[in-house]
Amino acid sequence: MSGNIKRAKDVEISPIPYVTLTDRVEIRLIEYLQEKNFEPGDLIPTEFEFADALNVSRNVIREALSRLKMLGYIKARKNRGMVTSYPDVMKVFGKVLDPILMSKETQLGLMELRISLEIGISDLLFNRKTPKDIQELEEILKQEIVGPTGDVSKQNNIDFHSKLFQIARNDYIQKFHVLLEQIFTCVYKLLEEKGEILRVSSATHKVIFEELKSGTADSLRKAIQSHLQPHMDIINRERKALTNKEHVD
Amino acid sequence: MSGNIKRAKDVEISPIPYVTLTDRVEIRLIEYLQEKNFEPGDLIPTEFEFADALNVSRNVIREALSRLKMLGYIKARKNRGMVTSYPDVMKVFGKVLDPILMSKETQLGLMELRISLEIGISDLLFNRKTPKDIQELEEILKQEIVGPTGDVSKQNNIDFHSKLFQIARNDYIQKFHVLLEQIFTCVYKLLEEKGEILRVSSATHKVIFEELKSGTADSLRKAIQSHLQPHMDIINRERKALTNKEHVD
DNA sequence: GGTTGTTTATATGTAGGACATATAAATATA
DNA sequence: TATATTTATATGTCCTACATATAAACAACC
Repeated sequence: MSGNIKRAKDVEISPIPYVTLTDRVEIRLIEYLQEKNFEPGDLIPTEFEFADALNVSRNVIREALSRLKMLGYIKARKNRGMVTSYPDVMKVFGKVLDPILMSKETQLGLMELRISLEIGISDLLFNRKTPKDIQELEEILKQEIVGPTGDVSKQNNIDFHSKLFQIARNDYIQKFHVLLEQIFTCVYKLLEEKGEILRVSSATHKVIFEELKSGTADSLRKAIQSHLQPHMDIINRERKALTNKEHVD
Repeated sequence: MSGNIKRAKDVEISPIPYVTLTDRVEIRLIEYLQEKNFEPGDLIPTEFEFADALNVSRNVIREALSRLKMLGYIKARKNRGMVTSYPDVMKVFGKVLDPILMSKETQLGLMELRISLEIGISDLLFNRKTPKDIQELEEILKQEIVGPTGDVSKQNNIDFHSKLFQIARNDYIQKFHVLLEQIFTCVYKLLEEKGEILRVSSATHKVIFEELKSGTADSLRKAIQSHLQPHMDIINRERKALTNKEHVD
């Protein structure tokens, strides 16, 4: 045998990524949009003009434009030309934040992000709450069916936390939460199937509600943080399990 | 004149969006990937097979697949077929989080998100910091050139906060910060050109550093929150200005 | 036996042609 | 002034063709 002789097979060198013409045209088109300082609604050249200017086939142009359409940078109006547009950032986030089609590692990383975000918005919540918010949150609380260990249903949970995020009065934060919430639902479904039982924090929804209503921004934050701690524990455990698994491989 | 008679022109009804075949095929392909429970690296049918199965032209299939390639759900290996893949979520985020190509409203909303996130990770920072982190952060602090009002350069700012986010030990939070940071840079560049001067908080980088080093998770959070308050003030002011402008229009 | 060279089928990447059709603009009509 | 007709336009969709990198199968060689 070759023993300790280093064979060609052993060379660890990452392959040169094959960059298609479409990839390059996509980049070039984004640059073009940036350079031209378009306002939303401005007409851009036609497919034929782009194809001509870049000296590529209309197919390639269309594939690149199709990508930009998906990102929302342009909108095509059938038979009338294309116009620039501000993309719907959260819509694109939604396309790629599919819990089923992401790695476990990504799921856990994003769950941690969501928890951090919820802790971080406590100041916003406190500053922007209205009497109507308090009233609506109390209504949601009344709908809750609390089990013997203080647990509530998935729907109760989603309702409560969604309302919390809504009080922050920031569409981006709110929509981001909806997307990240899906990941929780997906991951916890799997854990439940394995017989996992989530520890319930003593900082219940009711405690959070009371702090939001008549506590301080600080006490609210502590309540939220404490409420989410069991989730954080599970994420930390799962992350550790993942890392160990990697080392075994 | 027609006076107060309601004319057809005045009817406010949003047009029915034209959905292309490519749009529908894209949705169908994502469903397909979800249904089939593919592992990353699994071979999927060829373009011809998809075109045949869905009874559409290869062009349409290719445009839809091109979008999925951009999202990272599939990878095409030239002449060898396509395989499934876990998308690089943050790479896609980067494509759509271009500060130049987003509305002012989106910029402000995302800036607020970033601030909330930075406040929210203080627990992570405190729990995950290492002596090496403290040392490196101190090194960054030493590089800072502090002006008479306590202001530091953009680069000093980026270095410090990037290191902070790095201590959270979460790639997704960290990369997200890099993307959102760009928006700050872009917005502040515009404000500066208008002669705007940012109020500097008494909670300087040094204060944050000291709290991280020898304070508590709570005192650290307060320092970060206080440090970011001037930014929050500006965002609130700009948001209000935007809303007023809308009402005028 | 293991390496090297040859052949072949395969699937993506790219080009180019064709046509349907919705729309806007121009024109004509009532 | 409102409606009807015509025309040029640009996107959406389909089709054909071919270059070429790769894998697999096979042959040749030391």
